[in-house]
Amino acid sequence: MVEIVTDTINGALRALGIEPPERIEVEVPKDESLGDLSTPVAMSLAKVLKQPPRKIAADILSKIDEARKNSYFESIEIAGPGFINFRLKGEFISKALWEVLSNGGKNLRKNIGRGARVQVEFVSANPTGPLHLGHGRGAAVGSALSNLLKAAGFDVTREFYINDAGRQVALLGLSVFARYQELLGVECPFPEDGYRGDYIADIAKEIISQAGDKYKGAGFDSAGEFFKGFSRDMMLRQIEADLAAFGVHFDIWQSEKELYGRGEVENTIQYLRAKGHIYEKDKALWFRATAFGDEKDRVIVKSDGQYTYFASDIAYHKKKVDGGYAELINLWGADHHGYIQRVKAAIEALGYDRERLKVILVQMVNLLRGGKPVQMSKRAGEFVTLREVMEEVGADTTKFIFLTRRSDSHLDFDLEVAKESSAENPVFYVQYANARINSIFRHAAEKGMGMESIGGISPSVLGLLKEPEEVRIMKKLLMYPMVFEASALAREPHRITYYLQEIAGMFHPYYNRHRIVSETGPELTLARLALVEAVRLVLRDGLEILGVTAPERM
RNA sequence: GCGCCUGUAGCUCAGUUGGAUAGAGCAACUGCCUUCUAAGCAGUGGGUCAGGGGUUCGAAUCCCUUCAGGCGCGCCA
Repeated sequence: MVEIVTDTINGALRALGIEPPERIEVEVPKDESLGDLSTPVAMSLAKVLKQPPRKIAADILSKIDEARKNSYFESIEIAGPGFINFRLKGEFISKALWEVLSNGGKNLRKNIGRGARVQVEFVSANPTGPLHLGHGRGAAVGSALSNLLKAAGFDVTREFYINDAGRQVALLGLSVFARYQELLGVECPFPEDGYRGDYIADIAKEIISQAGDKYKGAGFDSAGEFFKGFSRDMMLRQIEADLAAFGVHFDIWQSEKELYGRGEVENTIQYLRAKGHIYEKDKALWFRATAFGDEKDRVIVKSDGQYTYFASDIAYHKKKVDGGYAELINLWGADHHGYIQRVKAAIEALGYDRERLKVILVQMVNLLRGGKPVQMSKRAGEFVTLREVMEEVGADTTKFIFLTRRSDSHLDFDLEVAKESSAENPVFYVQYANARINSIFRHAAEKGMGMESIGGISPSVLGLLKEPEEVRIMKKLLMYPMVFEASALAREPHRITYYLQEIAGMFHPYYNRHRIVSETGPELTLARLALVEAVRLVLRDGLEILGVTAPERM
């Protein structure tokens, strides 16, 4: 759809002897009385050509190919400061919609990735406790983004990085160990900053049921590895199950511990050392991050010989870039923003373009109940988990709320609003449109008009759709590929969410005002069935990308 | 103190990468179910785009600055 305008403009510019700019901006005018599509290209060129925008627009207009114009456009006009506005021809719209229907919506998605490999790393929660709502936001956005890029022709790998090598997992093991001894009646001091949630005792009970009192009274020195490993595995299984319940899946679960085990951390350090990016100071090993734009140099091996978290993170990112991905996307909690520069510095030091890594910050979620903040304390083990929220308000609603915001905007998540207003919730509005269309088809089938009859429809039948609502919906549907493409290019799935609300917002009034299945006009019925089928195709396509279900009935 | 994010209608948020007269949902008020699903529809009101400067044909969008909120600035993870 957009190409028709850009091609037209490009052709006219060449006829004028002007080299077309790399990108011709095409937009939908705010006021539909101005036209269906518009380009400000004449104004953009005004600077370069040193001519008034309206004159350039007039020149372009005069060079537009007549045949081309006649087959696509009702009118092309210059308006305002120099916009060129296009109004699409009715027959062209019908034909374009017919094409969408004739291949079942396959051409709604544009292949912009062309198989390029992209890795999306998200959630990556420490396996030391259940997922909370903040993780849920990362999961919803990361998953939708992965779906979107895959739909746009990228070869996407979804990865979850497991921080299972450091102090946190050790602390998890120690916390479980203490609870285990306690449950068996052995006095054991609970670690100062240990994890206090009930899930710790659950893990301890599981160990008792599997291994009995085998470790009763044992020292952590000897039993520690078992407790750490068991706790980590059990925690990870729960995280995976929670994510699965949320409809989120990963291709790769990358263990940090494994990176150490395979010597990848040590190898990476040697590699950087050989390149001269490592030096020793105060008995510690430092990475010369300042050479690559970071604020200060960073320690990777502490003076006591312990690796820092950053050391394994460099190794992890080396593994990623060596893996041949054209783009690495990391979704991080916004509290990690200070980390971006040093990781990018590391990538550059490893000999890669730092721009290969794109970090998407996901802002904190403020959990409210009835307008009041829900107190959460990880120390005391009091927090609302993702699973609890899913059970209370539903996975679809939870996801949709996350996906109607830009990921970098702060977000208030009010449990009461999400739950109590469920009837007024935007997600239902969109799903309901789909359910209603299904209902229409059930009704049509009873009247002997099934999906089959749409299959053999001819473009001219769609020409019967003359109501203003119908024309608006057709045009909106044809804009879907443009929204899809922009959304994928910007790596912003929330644009799809808004589009779906808009299309649903056009369908419901139409449904209310016009009867789809009518006794009087079989031809018109067929045309209208085809129209709502196209709406359904687009709704389902969008919902599938968002990872939100499209129920048959509601 | 320095850095990052945010500030748009009473509330929650969009705003097509700088375009035309700034939008949606919720909340409020008034109507509409013997009809393909009322989780819907029709109608009504609501703005100093936090404030101030600048860049240009044109700014909610880019730059500077002030204010407000959040987050980060360890040989922690």
